[in-house]
Amino acid sequence: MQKFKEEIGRLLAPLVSLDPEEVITLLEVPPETTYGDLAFPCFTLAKKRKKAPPLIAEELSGELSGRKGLFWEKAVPRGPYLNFFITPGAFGHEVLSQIWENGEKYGHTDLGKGGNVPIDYSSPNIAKPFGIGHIRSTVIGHALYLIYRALGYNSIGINHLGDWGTQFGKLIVAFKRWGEESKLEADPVNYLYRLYVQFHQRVEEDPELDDEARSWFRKLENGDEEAVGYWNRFRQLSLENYELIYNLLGIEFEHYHGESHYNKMLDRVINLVQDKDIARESEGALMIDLEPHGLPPVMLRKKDGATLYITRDLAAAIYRYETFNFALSLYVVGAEQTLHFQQLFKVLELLGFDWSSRCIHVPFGLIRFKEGRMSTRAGKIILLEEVLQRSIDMAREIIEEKNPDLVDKEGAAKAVGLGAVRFGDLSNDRVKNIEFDWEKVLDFSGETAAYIQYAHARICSILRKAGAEFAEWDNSAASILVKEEETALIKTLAILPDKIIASADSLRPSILARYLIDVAREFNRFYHNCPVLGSEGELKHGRLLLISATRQVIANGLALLGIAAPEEM
RNA sequence: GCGCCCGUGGUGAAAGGGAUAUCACGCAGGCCUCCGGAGCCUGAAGUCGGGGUUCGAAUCCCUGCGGGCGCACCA
Repeated sequence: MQKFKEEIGRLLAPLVSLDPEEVITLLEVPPETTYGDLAFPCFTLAKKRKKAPPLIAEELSGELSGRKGLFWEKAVPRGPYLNFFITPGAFGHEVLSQIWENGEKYGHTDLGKGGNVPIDYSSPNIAKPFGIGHIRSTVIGHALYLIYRALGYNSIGINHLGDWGTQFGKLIVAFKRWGEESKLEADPVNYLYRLYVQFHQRVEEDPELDDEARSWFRKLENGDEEAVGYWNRFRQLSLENYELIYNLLGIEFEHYHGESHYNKMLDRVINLVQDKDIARESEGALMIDLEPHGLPPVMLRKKDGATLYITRDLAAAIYRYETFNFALSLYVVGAEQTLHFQQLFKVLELLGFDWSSRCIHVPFGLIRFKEGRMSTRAGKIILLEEVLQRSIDMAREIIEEKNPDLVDKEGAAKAVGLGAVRFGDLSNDRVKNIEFDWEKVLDFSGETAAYIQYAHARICSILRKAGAEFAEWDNSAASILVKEEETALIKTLAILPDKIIASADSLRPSILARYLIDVAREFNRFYHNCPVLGSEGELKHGRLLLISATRQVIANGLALLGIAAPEEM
């Protein structure tokens, strides 16, 4: 597609007195393929030439009449646009050979030039179960991690564990009062969770529990041996539980730097703030007034001397800059924390760090129940493990029914089940809230990962039947695909690189996810209208090359979303 | 009270100032002696109300309504 654009850029530039690059950025894809394949809009020329855009389009096509290029065969004006039509054979050859040569790397580029991109994602709160609410950060963050990798950046996954804070005071109080050693041993995370919920129930009648919890947290910050002992134990038990989920999802982090990791740096942050003279004491607490910047004040230190979330986040941001000298620093965290990040980045700016503009909060909406929001404290929560397990079970059932002879049923069930959960979350990026609905999670038809995976499996099946005889490149076979369904599919395959870049630029994996739906849809159209194994000679070979390229694009795209592409399902 | 986000067919979503608003679920019909029917084809149905900016608005601005989130000792 890029070569096609470049050709038109060179062609049009002298006619419209613009640089070829300028022409290329103006080019659009028409809404209907029948209009053409690339459109040059004439609006911007209207003022310069003092003519109506449709007239300009008309004139340009007149100047081009009778000419054609390597990749385009005609230019037709339609309203204010000049539409170019590609030459199917030459274009097909170009696209298929690109995919053939680049294989797994098709779509990847080196735009990032190795720049570091720390990505703060997943980041569950220790001692709380891994709820469905965390899946969005985990899945979106991991996809961005993979996508930035594909663009030549050095993504660095950071699991910013919530392993510090008042909740540990609460847990210690709860465990000391009502805890039982044997139950903790048996099922640590769920038991800690029950204690946490219990604490919040009891605190209704006994508000003093809160004070007690705060005091235990202060002890923890002061290195009290008993408090640290509990903390270590709870943290370790929780981590072991998370590992199971990350293994299942195939996610690895470069760093497990939780909030506690920055404890040593908090004094330095406080000093920095005081040196810059942007903080003041208020009612015994240390505050920064952000009123002049239209934001509420932030508190760095409570009157009892304990620090807060934002203090540790400041330390973390500085640490990440000093360690990675990042090109970009991403925080994949829920939209409800938008204000927090505005404050965080503003304080960094006030501290004189010009890199604060390279820190970006990537927000996403809440997952809610029909009845209202989820709440860890109230015990209203769905466990991610349960969602994943049920999805895999459902996939297994369907496979049992549709493909009982499949050898690796378990592998396919995992691919499909996990893919469904991930894709459900990725395909509708939106900052909107999501209503949790079992039926939707467990639905494998329509715009789902299974739809894409199914297309992939079908292609693999055809390629297996075709055998080795067609597994070779052939220039003329790659150039003879001119049917409408073939050309449409080729054009779709051509834009994978653009979609990966757009996903990264806009921080929206959904762009890539939706694109893969398009690829699968175009493939299905082709499949139902163009027999592959039923064709003869060069046409058969050409179609095999086409489906092989399609398979590659689907596999590459799904890989960047963290979704498996099984050969059979 | 103040601030931020979101309102698109019955339902869930796409469209990042451009052409006739795209897709899925569901609904009504059709397609397997044929490469895997988790599929394909056809159909009905939609931009919350009111102002503006623009040659052009689902998109930008104002306003009303509806929903969500946040706002000093949680994270």
